[in-house]
Amino acid sequence: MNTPSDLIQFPRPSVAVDVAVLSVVPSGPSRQPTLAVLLIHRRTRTHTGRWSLPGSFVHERERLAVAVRRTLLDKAGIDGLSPRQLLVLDDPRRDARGWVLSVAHVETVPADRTHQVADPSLTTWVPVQDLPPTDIAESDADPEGWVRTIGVVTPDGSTTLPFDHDRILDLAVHDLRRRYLDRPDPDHLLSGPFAISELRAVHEAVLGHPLQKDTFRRMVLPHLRQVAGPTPGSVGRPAARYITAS
Amino acid sequence: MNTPSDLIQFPRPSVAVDVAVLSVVPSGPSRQPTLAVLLIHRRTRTHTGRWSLPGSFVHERERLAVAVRRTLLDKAGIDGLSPRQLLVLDDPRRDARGWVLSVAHVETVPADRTHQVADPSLTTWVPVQDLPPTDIAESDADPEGWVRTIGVVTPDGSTTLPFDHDRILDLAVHDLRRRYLDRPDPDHLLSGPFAISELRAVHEAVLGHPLQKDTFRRMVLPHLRQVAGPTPGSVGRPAARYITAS
DNA sequence: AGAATAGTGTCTGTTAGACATTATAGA
DNA sequence: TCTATAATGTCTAACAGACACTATTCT
Repeated sequence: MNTPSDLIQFPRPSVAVDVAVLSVVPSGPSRQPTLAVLLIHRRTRTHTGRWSLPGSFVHERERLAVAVRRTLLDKAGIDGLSPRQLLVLDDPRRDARGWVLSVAHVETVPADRTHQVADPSLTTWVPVQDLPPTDIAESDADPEGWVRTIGVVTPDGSTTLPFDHDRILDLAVHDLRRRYLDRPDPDHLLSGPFAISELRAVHEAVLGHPLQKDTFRRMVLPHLRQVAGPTPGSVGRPAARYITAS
Repeated sequence: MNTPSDLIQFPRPSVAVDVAVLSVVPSGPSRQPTLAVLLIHRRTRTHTGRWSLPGSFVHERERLAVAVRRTLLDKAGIDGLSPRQLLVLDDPRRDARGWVLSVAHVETVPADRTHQVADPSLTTWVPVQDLPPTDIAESDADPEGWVRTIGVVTPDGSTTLPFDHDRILDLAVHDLRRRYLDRPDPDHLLSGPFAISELRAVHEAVLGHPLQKDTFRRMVLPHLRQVAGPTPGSVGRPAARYITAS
C-alpha cells in the first residue's frame, strides 16, 4: 500500500494565501465612487508596521478558498464570498523567512459593506490609481518582465507594498476589469436591486474611465431583470430597479 | 533578525506540478490535424500502469516553470517553452499519499516536433474530443460544480485520467481556445513561416470546428508579416508565407 | 483546358458610438 | 415653468459573416 513516507523524500515549501480585496468606495472631495483595495497594518515579525494585503499561511489540509475566508475574517472582520485564484508567486527569494509559495487571490466586497471592517486603525481602504503610460515606461521592469500599471498610496505615504503585493494588486485589478467588460456587475459589488445609473457608476469606478450612458444601458439591459417600476423619491425622473439575471 | 524557525510552526504540503501538453497532430484515416494531449505511462507507485498527464514534485526552491520544463524533459524528452499556470488543485483527498497541492499548467509544443517524444511506448499523443452537450448534461457534476466537457481515450481504452487530470485537461483546452480566438497562433504551434491555410488548419484543430476562409484571412492578416512571396511547388496557386507580428 | 488552391470584391445584417429628443419626477 | 434625471429614437462608421468572383499554379 501507499504510505505517507512516499512523500518524505520531497522537500516541502510553506504555502500562504494573499488576497487583494477590492470594492468601490466614495473618494476625494466629490465623494465619487472609486475602486479601492483593503490594506492591513502588519503586526507580524516581517515588515512590521507596514501596510500590506491581508494574507496568512495555509493550515493543514485546508482548502485555499477556506484559508482566504479565514484570513479575511481574522484580519478584517469581513466574510468573503467567492475568492478567485490569480497566480502562484514562486520566487524563492520573495520571503526572507524561507521558501514560501503564495497563492494570490482576488476577492470583492459589496460596496455597502466596506465600512464593516473590524478595526479602522488596522484596516483601511485606499483608492487604486492607473499609472500614466509615461510613468509605466520609465519604471524599469522586474526580472520577470512585469511592469507596474496600478498604484496605491498607503496611509503612511508609501507607494509600494511589501513582498510582491504590488504585482498581486496589478493582477487583481486587471482580472476584475476584464470580467466587468462583458457582464453587468459579475462580482455583485451592488447587493440589492439597483438603478442602471448606479450600475454604471460601479462599472466606471472599476474600469477607471467614464462610460456613455445610452450605450452602457443597451449593453447591460439584456442581462438584467426588472424587479420594480419607477419609485419616486428623489429629484429627476425616477429610475426602474433591476437585478442581474441570465 | 528573522529566522527560518518562524515557519516551522506551519505545516507544509507537498507541492507538485502537472502539465497538459497540447499540440496538433494528424489523426484518423484522413490524417486531419487534430488537437491532442501528451499522456505518460505511469511507472510510479500510484496508479501504476495507467496513463496520465506528466507531472512531478517540485524540488527545493525550484521555480514552478523550471519544474515543468524538467518534468517534460525527464518524462518525454520534450523541451517546453512557456508553461502557463492554470489553477492550484487543492482538494486534500486528491492524492492518497497525503496532502499534495498540484499546480496545473498548460504547455504547447510545435506541431512539427510531436514525433520527438523520448520513448514511444511510454509516451503518446491522444486526440481530445468535445463531449456532446447531451453527454455533458447526463454526467453528474463533481462536488465543486465542475462538469466535464472534454474527453480522451487512453491507449488502454480508458476514458478517464487519474487524480484530477480530467479537470486539468478541461482547463487547458479551454484556456488554449480562449487565447486562439483573438490572435493568430499565440502559442506558436507553427514554428517557421506558414501559409494562411496552414494557420487556419491549426486554428480549426484548436477550436474544434471549421472556420470561414475569407473571414479568417481578414481577421489575422493585420497581425501577420509576410516574409516570402508565393513560392510554387505544389498543386494550386502558391501561397504567400507569413510569420506572426505585432 | 481543367482542376486545385490562393486571394479579393462586395453585399448585408448587426452593433458600438454618438447625438438629439422625449418622458417623468420634484422644486 | 424650470431643472434634473431616466429612457428612447436615430444616424453613422465599422465589421463579421457569407457568397461570388478573379488569380495563379500544376497536370
